Order: sequence, then C-alpha cells, then structure tokens
Amino acid sequence: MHKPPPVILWFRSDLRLSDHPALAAAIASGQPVLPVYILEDDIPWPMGGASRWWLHHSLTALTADLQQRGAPLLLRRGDPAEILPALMHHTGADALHAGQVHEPAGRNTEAALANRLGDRFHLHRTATLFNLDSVRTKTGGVYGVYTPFSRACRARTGIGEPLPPPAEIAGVEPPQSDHLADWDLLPRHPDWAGGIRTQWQPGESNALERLAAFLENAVARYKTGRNLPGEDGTSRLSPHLHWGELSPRQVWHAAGALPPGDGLDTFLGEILWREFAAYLLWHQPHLPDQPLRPAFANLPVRHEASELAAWQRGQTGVPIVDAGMRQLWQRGWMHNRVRMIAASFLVKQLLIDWRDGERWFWDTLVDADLASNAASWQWIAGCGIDAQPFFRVFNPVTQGTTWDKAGDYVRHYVPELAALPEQFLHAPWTAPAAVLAKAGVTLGTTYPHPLVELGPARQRALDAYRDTVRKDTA
DNA sequence: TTTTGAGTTGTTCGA
DNA sequence: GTCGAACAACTCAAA
Repeated sequence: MHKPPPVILWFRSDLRLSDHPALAAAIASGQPVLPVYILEDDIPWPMGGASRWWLHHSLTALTADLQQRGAPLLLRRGDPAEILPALMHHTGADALHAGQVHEPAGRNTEAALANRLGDRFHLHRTATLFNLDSVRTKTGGVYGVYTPFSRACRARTGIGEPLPPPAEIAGVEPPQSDHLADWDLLPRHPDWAGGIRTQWQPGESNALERLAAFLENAVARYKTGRNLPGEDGTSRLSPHLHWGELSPRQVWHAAGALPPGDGLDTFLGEILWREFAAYLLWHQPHLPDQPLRPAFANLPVRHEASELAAWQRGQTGVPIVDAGMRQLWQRGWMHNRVRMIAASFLVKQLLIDWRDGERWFWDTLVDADLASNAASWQWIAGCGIDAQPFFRVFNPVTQGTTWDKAGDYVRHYVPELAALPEQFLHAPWTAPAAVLAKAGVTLGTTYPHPLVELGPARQRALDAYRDTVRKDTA
C-alpha cells in the first residue's frame, strides 16, 4: 500500500489549533500532517526575555494539545528558509502550510521559501482580521490615520466565522526533534519569572478562558475601567493575541455576539488599533527603527545613560512612572494607561530617544509585539504617522491623581511611599517635611528626588519639538 | 483639483 | 471648582 506524502504545518505567530486556516488546509489535504515550530535567533529584534518565558509555556501547551490529537510537534532551531526545504526533502512532504506574518524578517523568510518551494508553499492569514494589502483609501492609498482606517475596517463585512479546532490530526512519525528544555527559554540564575508566573497562564485554553471571562465580567465597564491601573479593567489579552493563542477573528466574533455598548465598542477599537499597528508595519517596514516623520531624526535627544537606567529600574522619583516601570519588571506587563505616562515621561520630560524605550519594552513585556510596540512608541513620541500636537506632554502628577486617585496602584508597586496621604502620594516632593517624616519617607534616601523638575522639563521638550518641526517646514 | 473637516488617550491659564 | 480657549501648524481622507 502506497503511503501518501505528508504535508508540513509550520507554526509561527499562531500557536493554537482553533481558527487556524493553515492547519485546516493542511488537514483538508487528506495527507498526514507534520507540525513544526522553529526557533529563530539570528534575526533583527530577537525575542526578549519575557517573550522567551512565554514561548516556552505556550509551546508546552501546544505540544500537549497536538500530542493528544495524534500529531506531535517537531521543534527545530535556526533559519526556516533552510530548515523547512530540507525537512520536506527528508520526509517526502510535498506541501508547506503556514500563517503569514507582517514583520519584515518573517516576510523575508517567506520570500526565500516561496523562491525555493514555488507553489508547494501556501500562506494563510492567521494573525490579522484583514488582508493588510486590501485595506485602502478611496483612491487606493494607504491609511495613515487611525480613525479613517478603523471606519474602513468596521464598514467591512465578511470577517467570517472562526474555524473549529480539529478533533484529531493524522500525524507522521516525526524526525528527531529538539528538546524544548535545551532551548533554555526559561530564566535561571536568577529565576526572575516568579512575578510573571503569578499573573499569566500561556496557552490556547487559557487564552480562551481569559477572553470568556473578560467578555462576561469586564467589557461592559471597559470604556472607563481600562484606564484605571489599580483595577482589573483591561482584557489582558495582548500576549495571547501576540502569540496567536487566539485569533483576532475569534475575539471579534465572540464580542460581536454581545449586546452593543460603549465598553464593547471601545474594546473593538483596541482590536483595530492592533490591526492598524500591523498594517503600519506591513506598509512601513522601518517602523521599529526609523521615525515615520523624517524631521524627527533631528530631534536633539539626550544620551543620559544614568537617567535611562533610573527609568528602567523604576527610580525616577515620579511615583506613577516608577510604579509602572516596576510593574513591568516584576510582572512582564504594564497597564496601558501607565505605559503612556511612563513612555511620555521618557521621550518628553527626559527627552531620551523613543527607541531606547522601545528596546526596553521589547525585552521586558510578555506581550512584546514588534508592530504594536513600535507604533505606540512612535505615537507617544509624536514622530509617528498618526500626527499629534507636539505640545501634548503628559503630566505624570495630573495623570496619577486622575487615574490612580486613591493611590492603590502606586502604593502597591512603590511600597516605600505607601504611608503617604493621598494628596501627596503622586508628588512626594511637595509634601511638608512633617508629612514625609510621619510616612517614613526621606527623599534622596528611601525614595529618589525626581530626576527632573516637571515644569522646566516640559518646557525643554516643547522647545526641542518646536524647533524640530519648524526646521522641517522652514 | 480644490476644499473642508477632522485628528485615541493632554495641559495650562485665566475668567 | 469648573469651564472654555489656547497651544501650531500640518496632514490626511473624502467630498
């Protein structure tokens, strides 16, 4: 009896079994399926530490889910453009199915594979709602502003029903696989992931549970709740979406089944922001490395390593900023509102290059996503494509008192200030000596003096930005 | 082609 | 305490 040749299913940013068009196509071929994941090290923007932690656990979950259905996951390390053709040759596989990505390095790999494999290579859309090439202005241009982009997306129909997960997958006896443990993705010496473990459960089943819990409990309050860092008002779906443990289509579909409302609408807008970031990276591959507005290459940024280090460690002396940066370091995640405040502080108040912040977030976030991270940093720095008034400088004290009024968030992550009364918590340098003493705070000893005076630093940023823009138009 | 309205997330100042 | 205006000028997207 002649055995049919296998097909290879290459898992990339889509570590799931449900709503996986590439997997579905591989199964639909009627041939045995060999699932593969390839760890790539030698690329620009190699995975950061928090991402590696997540990947380890996500692959563990995927391995178990695949094993249960009869198709063990093969692990390899290196350049997919070399490994996959060799694997096809070795196993006799006659087709390769994979999800398409929007990162430049991944696209180069796709081009190399297409070159080698021709029509044996099949790409499917697994990571975005839409074909990123197909969203166009009336005149066929590329959107550069979020709102019209989002309107165009919302006006579209045909997002379609998510695909169910396969009940079983006809596998093959896989070639020798790498051992996940040998990839050394988990931190040791020291194991800094303790705080991450308490917060996050990677894997498809956990992702689906998180989605269901969010839609049931929090989405109705999302419009306001998402801005309060002391509360659990965000979806916390970002890492699951980044790794593709669930698809944006599954999210869109599940949300669409709910009664309409402000919260739901705001949430869908966030899903479209994710889409917009992917879209920008697709059309502007330099997004992570170069300001989209060329004039900003001339912004006189300050190269102050000690200030950057203080920001990274949560020792700027500005409580809401430090709380955010410590949350990031401890938990691998920062609340979105605080990301804006902390990022704005770095690029405006400290006038440090946005790419320094981008790199730090890239290394420390479990949801580190090349497109979203780059687009968001460019947005906050004012050099992105979605033009903002350059005088929009977040005041961390105002922001703190607005969004963390009672101070729960700051008290949690900056415990050395916990005993300060509400009215001074977000600006301890304004507290009378007696109040500081009573709270056990000694500025410069138990907690730093602020790195900069907010007022003059704001003015410095405004001047620098104004000069940069004017020189551009002059 | 030209025109027009609008642009995620803000802050400060002065009435 | 609250509210509206000012903060610049540009670019985008559609009419």
